[in-house]
Amino acid sequence: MSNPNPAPTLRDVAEAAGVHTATASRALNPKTRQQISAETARRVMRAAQALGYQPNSAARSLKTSRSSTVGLVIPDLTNPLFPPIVRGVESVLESDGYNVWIVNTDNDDERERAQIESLRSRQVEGLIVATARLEHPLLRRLHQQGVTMVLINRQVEDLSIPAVTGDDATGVAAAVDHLVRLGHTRIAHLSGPLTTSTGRVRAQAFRHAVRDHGLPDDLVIECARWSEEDGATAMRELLAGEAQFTAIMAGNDLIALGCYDVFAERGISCPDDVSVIGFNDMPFLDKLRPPLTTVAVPHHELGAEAARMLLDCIDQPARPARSLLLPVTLVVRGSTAAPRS
Amino acid sequence: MSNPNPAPTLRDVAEAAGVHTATASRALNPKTRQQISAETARRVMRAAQALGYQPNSAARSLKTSRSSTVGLVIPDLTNPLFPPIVRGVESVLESDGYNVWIVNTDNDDERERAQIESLRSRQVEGLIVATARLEHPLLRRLHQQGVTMVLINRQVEDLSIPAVTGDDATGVAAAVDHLVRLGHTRIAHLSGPLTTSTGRVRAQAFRHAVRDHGLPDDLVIECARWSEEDGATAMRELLAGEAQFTAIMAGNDLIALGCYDVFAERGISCPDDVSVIGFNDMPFLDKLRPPLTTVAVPHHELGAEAARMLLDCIDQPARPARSLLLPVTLVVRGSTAAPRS
DNA sequence: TTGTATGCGTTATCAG
DNA sequence: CTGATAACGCATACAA
Repeated sequence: MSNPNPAPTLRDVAEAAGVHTATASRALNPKTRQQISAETARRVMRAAQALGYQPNSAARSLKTSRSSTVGLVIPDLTNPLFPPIVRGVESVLESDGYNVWIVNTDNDDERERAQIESLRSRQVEGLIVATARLEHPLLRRLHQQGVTMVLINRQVEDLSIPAVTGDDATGVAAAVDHLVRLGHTRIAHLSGPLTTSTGRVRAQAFRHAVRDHGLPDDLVIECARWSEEDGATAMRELLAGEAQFTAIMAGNDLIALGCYDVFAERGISCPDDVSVIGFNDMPFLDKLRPPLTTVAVPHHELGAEAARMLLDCIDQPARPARSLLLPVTLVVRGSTAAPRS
Repeated sequence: MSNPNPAPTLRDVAEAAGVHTATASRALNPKTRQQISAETARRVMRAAQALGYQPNSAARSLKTSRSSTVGLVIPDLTNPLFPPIVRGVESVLESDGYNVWIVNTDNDDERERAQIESLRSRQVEGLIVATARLEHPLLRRLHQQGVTMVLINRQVEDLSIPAVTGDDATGVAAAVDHLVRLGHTRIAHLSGPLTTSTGRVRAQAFRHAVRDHGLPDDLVIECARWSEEDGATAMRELLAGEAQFTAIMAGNDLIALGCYDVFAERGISCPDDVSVIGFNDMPFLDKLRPPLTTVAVPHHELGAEAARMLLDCIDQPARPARSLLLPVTLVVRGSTAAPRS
């Protein structure tokens, strides 16, 4: 901020209270306040109040080599899936005295590197990372360097880094069951990028689920990104192919919305001609035309659990990595129905 | 982060390169690099690279009393209106060497106070604030204390603080014109909270616009918050009243969605029975049933302009406050049609 | 209970 | 061009 009146320092407070800086420091810190007389403490605190004193956290963090800050690395804040995660993380960490620094990588490797570097230079005490890919040299390197870190929503290949995710496999199985029960026998999957754990796990779960029902598992198309646009592209590709199908399991809600776009474009009616299921249950899906059947992931909970796990990791650095899987639930709406024929 | 191998300091780099810390510092800082020989600079930079040196920004900021950080204060990140603003802000500030610290106030005064306090203790060089209310003692006090600050989306009462907002009045006028041209003569307004400038400006613009068309301006109900739930409450209240109406100008898209909820509840058909217009053009409105007619606000631009304005304010602290109004555009979709009768 | 002294890692100001 | 030195604001070990 600017400085017509430069910010008061601890020294100003101490002078105003007629004590030494060390005493003032102790008076202002709840953990050391007991060491000094109640009377002095009161005087110091009053002086601090009067001057509008704000401790300089750079100085504090330099001295204590603690920042009371953790970094939260998000691929794209405009994807409605992430804000609830942010809130969940904040709800736990802030009540524990931490501040959360959110950075947006825009799904760009170089930005991610720069942002994480910036967080590290600010001595964050840990990282919650939502940008993991199965192969992720940067995260692997940081982890080896001993950076305290918890993954959220997505994992790396070998589960060597602690992570909190939704139980995608069960969610996909429930979705496929629902379609099969409606009578569908030709189900396609428009998967997310198979470079991400969510993409791969959901695609594998899809194959297993349809096979378990004795159905063909070859109708899988991979989207390059988790976006409406790429969902539409995949949908067009599916339509261009020979294969018949009456239902689509989309890798996530955005991909499902891409399907909606193509339906509108081609005059396909959902759910009359084709049923669709999304994944995540992002906001406002109940108001779509038709309302989208999807798998609800408890994103706020995911964030809160990741934050708790990070706190544990900070407290016990030697703690072995674990993966926490949170239950998901199928939400049936209007985009699924029995096949026409 | 944890420290199996404590982070290398400038001193480590200097030793590895066989120079003094001061020299190493100059070599690593692009602005002072010219002061030293190319050969030495190269040696230092190589050493830094090899050690994985990250400057400790707490130490730097303590010494320089600059943080290269600005704070961004958001009322609620899960409102889809804000992520694009965040991106716009980041796009400008990050290319200018600043980092952006986003905080969420949850529309809670106490949280806002605590969050801003925390930002200040981190010596942020300026604030971009999206939580303004017309009466806002906290912001007013900060401004008087000389805190560099730009408001976004909303203003305070007397425009004494620089601000970037959408041209709400023109947007509302265009929306009302559209309804009148369709033949509506009884138009209601479900306004946002009149404690916010957006709520009040839109409500005033609504009254002016309908009066300009010779229509009654008394059908205005205020929502307590900018939410779907409060929109629904206001809609029920409107229906419970005596007044006839065939169209609704909602204070924003969320309030309009609340109307949709009540329509579903009461079997009212939109746009056959009632037309609705929202405000903001948040994502996915085109996929609602029916697609929502709304006023598009260029949120990314708003963020970018606010960031530019903040940079100007940081450079020239004496600069008088100005308000920048960005143009908005009516987006006609399926929620508006000619009245039935 | 309070005061004194020191150093966190960096950069700015001097000398050389 | 480079090195020595001091200081940013705070917290803490130690002394009183």
